[in-house]
Amino acid sequence: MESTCVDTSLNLNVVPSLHMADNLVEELHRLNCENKRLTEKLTHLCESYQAMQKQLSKLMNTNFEQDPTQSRKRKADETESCINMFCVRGNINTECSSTINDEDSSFKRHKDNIITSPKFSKVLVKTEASNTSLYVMDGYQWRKYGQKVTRDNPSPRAYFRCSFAPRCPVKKKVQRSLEDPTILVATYEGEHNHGHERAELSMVSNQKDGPVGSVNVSSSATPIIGSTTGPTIRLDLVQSGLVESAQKSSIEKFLVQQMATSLTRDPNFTTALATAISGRILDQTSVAKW
DNA sequence: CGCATTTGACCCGCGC
DNA sequence: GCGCGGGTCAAATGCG
Repeated sequence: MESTCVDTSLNLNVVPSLHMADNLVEELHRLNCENKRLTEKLTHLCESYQAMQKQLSKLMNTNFEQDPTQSRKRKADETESCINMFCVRGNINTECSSTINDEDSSFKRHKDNIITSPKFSKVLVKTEASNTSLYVMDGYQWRKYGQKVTRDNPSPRAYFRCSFAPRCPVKKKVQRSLEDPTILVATYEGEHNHGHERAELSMVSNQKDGPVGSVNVSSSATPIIGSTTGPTIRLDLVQSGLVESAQKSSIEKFLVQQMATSLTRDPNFTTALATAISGRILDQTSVAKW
């Protein structure tokens, strides 16, 4: 996602007239109100999300305190998972994430790696019950280099390296959740030093089941709303500070997607869009008459 | 034929 | 020191 922009500038190359100017001012005022309302909605969404994340962390911490039988190592793992949580549903994902510097992680044997690539994150992926593969579509290309059945989970754990290795040091472990086998738990270790090399391809090929055909639906949900006949509406999310970098965090992606969804579902927005388009058509008709 | 995946063997750290 | 378990390696296999 290089430029997640929706053009808010109204391309109204219209010859001015008195009553039209009034209409335009009115329209502009209305759009401003609409914009303000949407901004408030988005802010509210962000706040709710943060509150929920805090609550989740609290809950998880409480659970750890209540269960002292868990080993330290296990605790470290669980803490990591509670802090770094994605929730991806199918391929139209709802995700929320963060990355941390986890000095006390369970990967003690890789202390050197932790120093050089200290980013860890955990992703939960909801899959179909019939889907038994351990492949997680995350926009990157992975090469599987091992599989192992672990003691605490009967389902095998798959080990993946970024296909750009050794240039890219990122590794990923994927295992089905013990509680819900339809959920894949992917643990990422390190940070990619390159972009989503398959993202563009996946936009074209869409969803191809397998390790190569990666799909990044978040990036494909670029909220560009436009019309060939009407005005283009571009919300510059980068400028407004909502989206800084896709690689930094997926929160932004989530928010953008949520915003796009709420925009398309919002009848007021649809009405505004329809009004703007019809207004533009009328404008062009009046210009043609002139 | 080249590349990706599979899978058993091996390595290494940790706990007892 | 030994056993266990997680992580990695590498030969075998499959596929396009």
